[in-house]
Amino acid sequence: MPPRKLSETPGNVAKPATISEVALLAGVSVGTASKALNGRGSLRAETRQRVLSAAEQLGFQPNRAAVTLNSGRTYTVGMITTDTIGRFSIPLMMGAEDALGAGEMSVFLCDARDDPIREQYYLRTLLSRRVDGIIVTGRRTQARPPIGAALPIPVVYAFISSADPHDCSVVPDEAGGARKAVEHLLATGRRRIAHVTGPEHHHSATVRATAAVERLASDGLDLVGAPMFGEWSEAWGRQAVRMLLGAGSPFDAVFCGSDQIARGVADALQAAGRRVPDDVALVGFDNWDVMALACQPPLTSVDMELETLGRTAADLLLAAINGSPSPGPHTRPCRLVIRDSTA
Amino acid sequence: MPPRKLSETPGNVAKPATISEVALLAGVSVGTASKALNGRGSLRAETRQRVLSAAEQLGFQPNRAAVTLNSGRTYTVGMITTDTIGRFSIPLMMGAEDALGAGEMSVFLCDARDDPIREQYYLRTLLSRRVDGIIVTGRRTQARPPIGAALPIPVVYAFISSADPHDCSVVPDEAGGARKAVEHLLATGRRRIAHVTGPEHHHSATVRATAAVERLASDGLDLVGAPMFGEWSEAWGRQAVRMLLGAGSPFDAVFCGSDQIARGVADALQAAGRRVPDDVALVGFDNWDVMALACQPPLTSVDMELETLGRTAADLLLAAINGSPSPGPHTRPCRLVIRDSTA
DNA sequence: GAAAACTCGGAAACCGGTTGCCGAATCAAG
DNA sequence: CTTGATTCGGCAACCGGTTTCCGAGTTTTC
Repeated sequence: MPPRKLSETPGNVAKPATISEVALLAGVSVGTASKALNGRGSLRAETRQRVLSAAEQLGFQPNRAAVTLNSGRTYTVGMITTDTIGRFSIPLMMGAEDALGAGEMSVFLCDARDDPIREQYYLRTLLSRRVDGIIVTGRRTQARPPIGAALPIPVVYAFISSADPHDCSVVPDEAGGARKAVEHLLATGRRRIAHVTGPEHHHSATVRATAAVERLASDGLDLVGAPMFGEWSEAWGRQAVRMLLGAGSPFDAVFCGSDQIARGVADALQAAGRRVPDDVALVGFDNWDVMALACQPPLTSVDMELETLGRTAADLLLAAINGSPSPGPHTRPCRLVIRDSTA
Repeated sequence: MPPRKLSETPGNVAKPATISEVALLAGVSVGTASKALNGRGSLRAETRQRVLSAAEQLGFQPNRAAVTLNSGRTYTVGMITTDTIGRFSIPLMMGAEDALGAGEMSVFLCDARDDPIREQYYLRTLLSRRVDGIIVTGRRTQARPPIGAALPIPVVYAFISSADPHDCSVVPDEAGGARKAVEHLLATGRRRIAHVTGPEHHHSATVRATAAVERLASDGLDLVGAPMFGEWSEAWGRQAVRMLLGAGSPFDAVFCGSDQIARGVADALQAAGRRVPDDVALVGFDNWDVMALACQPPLTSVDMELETLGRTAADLLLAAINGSPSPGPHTRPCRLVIRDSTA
């Protein structure tokens, strides 16, 4: 049988080298090889070098399971999205993954899809795998029951928060974001501001609406009508504009609870012959590029800085793993991104 | 010192129980406990039960690192997205994660962000962690260089494909999808079809354009003008419509390379007083709900069934891990989702 | 009643590393 | 040349499981 070139071999090839093979090649004992590779013990420089070359030559990578077994550390964290991975989870996950990767940690991805059974299944799996910590994320900022009690490892909630105030949660300051939006509209001279947002039972919708109302009140102003609760869709944005126009109260700005709603509002305003921003200024929420940039005109929007949020959560988790937990809620500011819809 | 309730204890609590603690509690040896828990060996039913109760009582979960160490299996796979996690990667990942989770496998998430250095870093990490296999995904369907040569574990490429035809790749049949779109337009009586799509250097754009042209040719028809290559944006869709109208050639349908383009086309047509679908029928590509459903009217679109693709990739990977590899490219059909824009 | 067959559970090796401890070899000092 | 200090590297225990092998105790058989 002719020898096969490695690159031709299909399927499984070359079992990874073990440290004993390295030791054998270097002519030392396993223990010595370990010391050489980790810079421990006291070895002659020549010996150390011999081991390192042998490891290099064999492409040695330590078996993490073995390392884990006697260090107790897995250098692994679990990331559970309680609801389906989506637009909000992604930047969070990316931020977290980035910060963790820099700390040489790997990330287990768990998509619980709004299913408590799946959630507990993943939790058990992660504990069995002895992850060093867990990040819990979700689509909503609303507080949720803790994922488990008395867990042996630290847990950080990102975006979503835990109902237990002792748990470490990192959340965006949505109320602050709403205030920034209103202040910006006020600063550009608008006084008759309407608010169109998502369903009233949705935490974000009420928080933002309340903050907007209060901020206006502190300047002695009122919203045009009550906050208009509906759904997080363009269709609702369009419908809301028809209702606003039908009501007859004049308005010179609309603060929307999401960019999708804002886009619907923009389209409906244009269809009704109102110019944005000349007749009506428009502010969205989420700063979702696909919506905010494609909108005509491009949309001023509140950015929750989700990637930063994820990074912060990861940093707090790393700190907790290293023995410096930061229990309790942590709020991070939102950023207002100004574009043509309020220019 | 008063006893602290578990739920009050901050930070690390209750170290996970080991099998020797279970054995101690059950009054058997460690080996016997292992057999009882795994249904191996021959034990009296009463003994087995005693061990199981002890394990239950202690909340015993086997340390996966230890299991890995002597089985060689980690029940873990790595998922590398070569470019940033985005709209295409998510359904892929979800499908894969779903199929793998059902097989009791956990998923390491690696976001290489279009950076070959990061990619190789993740590859080394995954190999060091002795994952059982790797799924490589990306944002583009274009073939890419294999992520590594002669790897000791199976690799499956999903959506993206490997330039090495021996590698296992699972890709959508974009050409078939384009043909379905054209056939649908023909079936609804359209004969003067234009094609607006992404940049010419983009693999998907050319594949879809070519397939559309050929399908028309087989009925003795031509596109209205040449395929219009631009970018994957609404703005380009709008611009393309202005160009089409300016050119003066009549057209009764536009097949678009993406839903975003289609939405731009829809808006521009409406602005120009052309009705969709009465004057011009419209078909998109991707079936991205946010675009396809928010479009006015809702958009007929080609769905690449990414979640199924991910699931298929995971199934093929599992099969390969279990010794039944399926080398080579695997094409999966697209599905045409018909909505009002062609009704 | 003794030998053979069978049940059941324990001892120990092993997976692949890490680390504390100890002894051999080398070297300097007296 | 002897003694003491120092350098270097091997031995073996250990992490937490799994699995093989084997033997003690019980039951069956003649």
